[in-house]
Amino acid sequence: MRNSIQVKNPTAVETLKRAPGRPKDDSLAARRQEEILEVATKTFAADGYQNADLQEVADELGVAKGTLYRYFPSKRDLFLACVDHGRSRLQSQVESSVMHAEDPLKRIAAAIRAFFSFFDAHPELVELIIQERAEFRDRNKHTYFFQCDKDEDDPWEQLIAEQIRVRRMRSVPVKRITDVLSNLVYGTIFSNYFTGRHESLEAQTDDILDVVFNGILMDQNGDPINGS
Amino acid sequence: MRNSIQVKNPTAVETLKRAPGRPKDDSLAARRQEEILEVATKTFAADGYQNADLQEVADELGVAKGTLYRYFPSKRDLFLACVDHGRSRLQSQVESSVMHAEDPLKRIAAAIRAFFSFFDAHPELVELIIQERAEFRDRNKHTYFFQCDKDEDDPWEQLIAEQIRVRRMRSVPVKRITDVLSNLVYGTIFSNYFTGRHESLEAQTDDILDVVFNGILMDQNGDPINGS
Amino acid sequence: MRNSIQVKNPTAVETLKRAPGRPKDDSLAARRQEEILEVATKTFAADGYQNADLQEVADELGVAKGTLYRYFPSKRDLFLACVDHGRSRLQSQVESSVMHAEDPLKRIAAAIRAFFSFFDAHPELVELIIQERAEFRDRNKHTYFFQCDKDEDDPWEQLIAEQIRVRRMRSVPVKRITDVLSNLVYGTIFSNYFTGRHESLEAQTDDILDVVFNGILMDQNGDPINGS
Amino acid sequence: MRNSIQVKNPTAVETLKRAPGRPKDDSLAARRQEEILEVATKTFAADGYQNADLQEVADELGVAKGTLYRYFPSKRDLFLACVDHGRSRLQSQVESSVMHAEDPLKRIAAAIRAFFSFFDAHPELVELIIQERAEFRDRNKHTYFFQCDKDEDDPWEQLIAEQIRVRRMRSVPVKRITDVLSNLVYGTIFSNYFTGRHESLEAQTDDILDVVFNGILMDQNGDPINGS
DNA sequence: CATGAATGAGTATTCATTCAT
DNA sequence: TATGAATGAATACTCATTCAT
Repeated sequence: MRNSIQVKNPTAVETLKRAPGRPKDDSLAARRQEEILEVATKTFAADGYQNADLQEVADELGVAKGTLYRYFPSKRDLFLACVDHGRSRLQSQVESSVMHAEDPLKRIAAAIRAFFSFFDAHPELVELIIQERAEFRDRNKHTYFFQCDKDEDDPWEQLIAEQIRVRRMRSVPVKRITDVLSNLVYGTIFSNYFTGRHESLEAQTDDILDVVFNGILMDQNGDPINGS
Repeated sequence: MRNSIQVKNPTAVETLKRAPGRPKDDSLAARRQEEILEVATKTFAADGYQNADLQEVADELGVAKGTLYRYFPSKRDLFLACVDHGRSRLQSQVESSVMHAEDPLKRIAAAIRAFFSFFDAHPELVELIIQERAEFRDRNKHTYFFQCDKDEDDPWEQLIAEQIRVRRMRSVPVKRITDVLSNLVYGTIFSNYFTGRHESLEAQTDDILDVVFNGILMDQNGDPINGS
Repeated sequence: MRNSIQVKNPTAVETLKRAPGRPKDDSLAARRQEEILEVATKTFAADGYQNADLQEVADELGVAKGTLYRYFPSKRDLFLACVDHGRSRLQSQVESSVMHAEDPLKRIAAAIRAFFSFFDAHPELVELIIQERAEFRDRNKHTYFFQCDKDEDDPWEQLIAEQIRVRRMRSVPVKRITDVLSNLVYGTIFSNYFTGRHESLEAQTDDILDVVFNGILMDQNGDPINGS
Repeated sequence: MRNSIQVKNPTAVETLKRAPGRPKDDSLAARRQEEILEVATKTFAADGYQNADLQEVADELGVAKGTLYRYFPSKRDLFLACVDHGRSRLQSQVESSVMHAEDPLKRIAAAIRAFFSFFDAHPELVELIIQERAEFRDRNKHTYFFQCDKDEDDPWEQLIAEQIRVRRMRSVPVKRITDVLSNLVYGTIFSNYFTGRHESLEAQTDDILDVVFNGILMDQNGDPINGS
């Protein structure tokens, strides 16, 4: 724990009454940490968690292996920091993209598009997520999309409930919709990687939305479809 | 080559003029192989590929580690045999379930249901598939569902094309439909496991089909929905 | 020990009053043993003692690995039997070649020639001898040439002593001559193999004899040559 | 590459503006490497290549096994480094001993004596050479004595050719002489070890030279001796 | 702080040998 | 007697982690 470095941005006040002697250059430490995460992410994605050699990371960074341990107390911690780092970048990218859309349906579209766009730009994160699940099964599970941990005030659920109320969406249990959307987005990303395709994910946004919004059956169809 | 086991059951007649020495007991070999796959699958799913120790498998089976190597030349081979074994069982279960349905839409429903049902019964296979991707990225990629390698004569695509022709489905590119279905099914399975939920997958079949068949928007909606 | 097979040729008398039941086919056993030695020699020479796999020997022979253990109680024993087998064949070949020469100097020449000729025909034996020394340093040492264990009645020493007596050879300590001859012959064989040359050894016989018999200095030279 | 140790001794000036962190102690590394070679040579000679356990070497040195791998990337490499190390020490000892002799015949004598003297002092090297041949048959073959790779400018051949020209040596093909000398020296060394004798080799120098220089036959003998 | 030398637990794989059939 | 299935001891090598400098 002694080894973990706190990222602390000195506020204006702190800057004024600085301690005597050479001040801790926290921003340097923060920059280092960021650099390490970046290189480690690449390495973990390329080699997998178990096969990744921290020496490789150190070499690429031009530092000694011991240095890594000053910033992250263990390989495991470094790896998990990489995943979390990627995850939070993803989250903020999605969130910011949603802001620009007013129309609720367009918000959904924007979110999916942003999601795909992020993974197009950062395919390593898919690898990290797979590796995370493969090695650390028991880590507290994350949902990445259309699902928040606290069920009640999930903004996506609220958005969809509202659309149903205004009769823009069919009266379907809200959870069913968020689940399908979330699973479909995930499935698309993983399928894309599992099958080795490297097409743009973003390009598939419209296709997905077309199906989910409109269904695949003709409108007049009133038969009960499902049921074995 | 020395490790490959020949399957040859001596008939009664052959038994009469047997060769000198202990005869090969091929059924024993086949049984052993099956037993090993079963236990190894459990172990790999529980510990992950890298952490799994073949000694554990041997101990559980009550045999020596060397014995495993008589049947599978390496840890890697044993693992991949486990995955392939699971995969083929999945495939045959899905295929047989589809046979019982006449109506095309019900065939789709049956397939999805069988798929989910299999993973409900054999959650280890999800683990193995993840492990396979995590450790052996470069293995020839498998599609498990709604996608065959040869595009032309894919029966699922034919089935859907036919439904469009008879105006039971909207005129949407066939590939778009199979992709969405496939990705949705996958995503559901993985999400279920990634998030640690252990609800029945099979129970979600109807929900998924409701959304995919009917869409989530009200019918009268003619607005262009998507587009950033 | 129970496993070692005695080679026993039934004499005429034994043949007459044979035991009841199927007689032991000792010649079969002897033949097997010979076959095994032959194949094992090749394998040991090709792979080295440690790397040689008895399975390889068994496969080549078309028998099971366990069968080898009926003829030789261990890998070590099998190997040493191979060396001894080769050694005795060498010895008898040399001995028989010497018989044909009358003149003492020609006997020496014949022996060397036979020695070289044998190793030309059976280079594996060089390998075995090296392997024997490498793995079983402590085995009772063998001399192969121009040196018998019992110093007194060594026929080669007697032959040379006689040549000195009749003033055909210079008056040099007999041991010096046998040592030089023996070491030279050995050195030639090993050098040939250590340097990877595969020229005929036999062809070098005359060159060697020329030097040893006549020396390399001009006759008139009376200077003391050696001494540091 | 990570394991290779750079030999760089910081000069006094460089020491003043030293880089941050623990400086590389190159002389330590060189010393370690030398120590390892020394102990490993003893171990390999005592146990043979295959039976030698690097743990034994590490224990003797009081270091961990992993440390050995910092200096030599594999058991094989360590072994071959031992052989090469011994070989080069031999070579330089022979070369320096030759320098002190003026007379060509005395140069030959000095070389042989130095050769023998070295192996008297370092019998392990004989073992290593045998082990090298037994385990790494295909390594580029070395000649140790009286034979250089490039035939033309071999100084020994030149020396002998000169002696023939000045009629100090008989007119015999030069190669015949170098071969006989080389093989005799080798054979003496190996015989000595193969037969388990541990007499001084050096003491045999004069005997050998007497035979090779003067031959064993009486001078007046003009008969053709050899021929089958 | 940074370094890099040292550590040593951990593990897949081989193959001589045994023995029930 | 021959077989071949089973055994399990033996071992080189890796790399996360520590810590003296």
